[in-house]
Amino acid sequence: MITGEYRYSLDEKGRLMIPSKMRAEIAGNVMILTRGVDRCLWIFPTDEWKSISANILESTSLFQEKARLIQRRIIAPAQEAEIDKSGRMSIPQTLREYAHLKKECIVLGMLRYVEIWDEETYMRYLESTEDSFKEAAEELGGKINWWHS
Amino acid sequence: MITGEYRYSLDEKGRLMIPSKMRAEIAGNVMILTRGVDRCLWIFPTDEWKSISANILESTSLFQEKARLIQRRIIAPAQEAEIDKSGRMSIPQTLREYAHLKKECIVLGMLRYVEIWDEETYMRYLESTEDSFKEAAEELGGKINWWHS
DNA sequence: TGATTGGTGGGAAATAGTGGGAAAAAATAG
DNA sequence: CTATTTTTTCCCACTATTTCCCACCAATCA
Repeated sequence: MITGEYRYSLDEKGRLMIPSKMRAEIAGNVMILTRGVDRCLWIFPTDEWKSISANILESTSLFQEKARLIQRRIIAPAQEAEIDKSGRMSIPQTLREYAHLKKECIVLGMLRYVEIWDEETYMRYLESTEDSFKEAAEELGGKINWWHS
Repeated sequence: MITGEYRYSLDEKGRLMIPSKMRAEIAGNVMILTRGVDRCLWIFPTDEWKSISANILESTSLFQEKARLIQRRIIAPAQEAEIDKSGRMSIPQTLREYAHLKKECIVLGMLRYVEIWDEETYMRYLESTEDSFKEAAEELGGKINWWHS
């Protein structure tokens, strides 16, 4: 289970640190990097990626508009990325541009995968979703049993 | 049952004391630290956390807006934090920043989990919610039987 | 008052993270 | 096709941060 929120800066060579606590959770040093849903990048451990991409393929058809949307945005841009000996990953330019990565980045552990955000973009995201978050939390609070009885 | 309101100061290394009475209630010396909903941090015993995060993960999906809101704010920032031999926990920087922790902090026992507040922030919170607290109390008063007969 | 528990500070070792040089690979020009 | 430049990769050295540990103070209790 990968979690944690970290801030690192992209160096001049386009490399980004992956926090050691996350590295420790990942088998091997190769991961799959792709576009995420909200102007962020997603990084999956390879086995996680296999099951997710298979899942997406199964549940959608080539002849559906929506399926192609997802495939083109999530599946197609995916590429392998290696973590170097000092724990950094280099982020390909097209993906860097997509997520507007400049210097300061946020690395977010989402349990089964990792998200990379441009810091400013992330802050704006948090602000602009404050209200809907509170609603969602309130709603969720009613649905799940927070305290396993 | 963890309760109590304590004031401790963060030292220069970012460590915060966990009151011994709370420590006594906790199995092991590892806990989960994450963002809370109102500019405070939440600390859960690991088993509490497992059930909460599993619950959230189950009832939500990667491709749902609301799920991502909750995951990014509550699940993602979570990190394991160990209590050292003298009963302190070091608070990761991003979480310290989120809760505006400077020096003086308030540690609140909330029965099944613990909250950490910046003292000033907490005082302001109490003042600014005075009215809605009274309303809530009134409302609750109608619902429950305080003195179980 | 001496012993035990709760809390504070800080040194030193270990680990994590940063920058950048140099080799290798890839791209571009002649 | 070769020479030159640019980009990428690999690796090492340095710095910062975290962790571990111990010594000390303060309060409580016998």
